[in-house]
Amino acid sequence: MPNALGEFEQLILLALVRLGDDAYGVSIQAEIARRTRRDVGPGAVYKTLLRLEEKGFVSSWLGEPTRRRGGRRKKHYRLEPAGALELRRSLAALRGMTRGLTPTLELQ
Amino acid sequence: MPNALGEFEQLILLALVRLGDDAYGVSIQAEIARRTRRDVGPGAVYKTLLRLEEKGFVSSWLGEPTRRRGGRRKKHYRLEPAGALELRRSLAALRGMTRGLTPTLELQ
DNA sequence: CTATATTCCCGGCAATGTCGAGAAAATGAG
DNA sequence: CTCATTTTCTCGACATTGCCGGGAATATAG
Repeated sequence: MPNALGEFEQLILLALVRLGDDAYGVSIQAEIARRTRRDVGPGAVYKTLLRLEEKGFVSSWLGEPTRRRGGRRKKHYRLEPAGALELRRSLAALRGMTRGLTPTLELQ
Repeated sequence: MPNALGEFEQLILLALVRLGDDAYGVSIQAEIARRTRRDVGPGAVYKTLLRLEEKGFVSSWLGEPTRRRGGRRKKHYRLEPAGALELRRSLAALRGMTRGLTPTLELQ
């Protein structure tokens, strides 16, 4: 009975929307940290991406090596239609609960 | 290291804001079910309220018996300042992640 | 080849989410 | 008063999600 998306899962999926083709572990972690002022460990990000992928909400592919100093190849992530649907549902639910509240609370 | 509010916890706290003095187990459950179209069991609601109370985000008091047919006395819940703060933080984070996205995704 | 930088994987525990069975009041009927 | 019925709440148990820390993999520079 997997009913709804968790909060961190929401953030991850939103990061995918924002980052488009540039979405990979590190950039996702940075985007969330920057925009939510919450420090996120890499492990949390990868683990969550893995679970989202198992559910078919997200897909991934390996990028080519870049010219930067070091590093393993990037694993890029993309939001799948099923994931987009879940995300919309989840946000709609929150919107329903915040609609009409004071500006500080309402998700405007 | 309790970092953030879970998703269901958010919904509960928002229900408290909406319902004011009328907030008790059953009305909270109904409000969430109605506004999010997600069916929620009573157990989930009470359990979450209990945990929120332990963290000091919520307080409760027993109501007087009413004139309705049957029923145990209602346990009313109120959002405490600490809870309001957490809720605002949590929603601000989401707002930061959705800002500027398409209307379907943005929490407007 | 070695050093270093960048990225990713994963085990394991903590916190949250959910369900189901059932106990506790409260009132009305007989 | 006693019993049946209604409404509300409690609690145990387990599934899912969240998170950290340690470390492995892979790339380039020197």
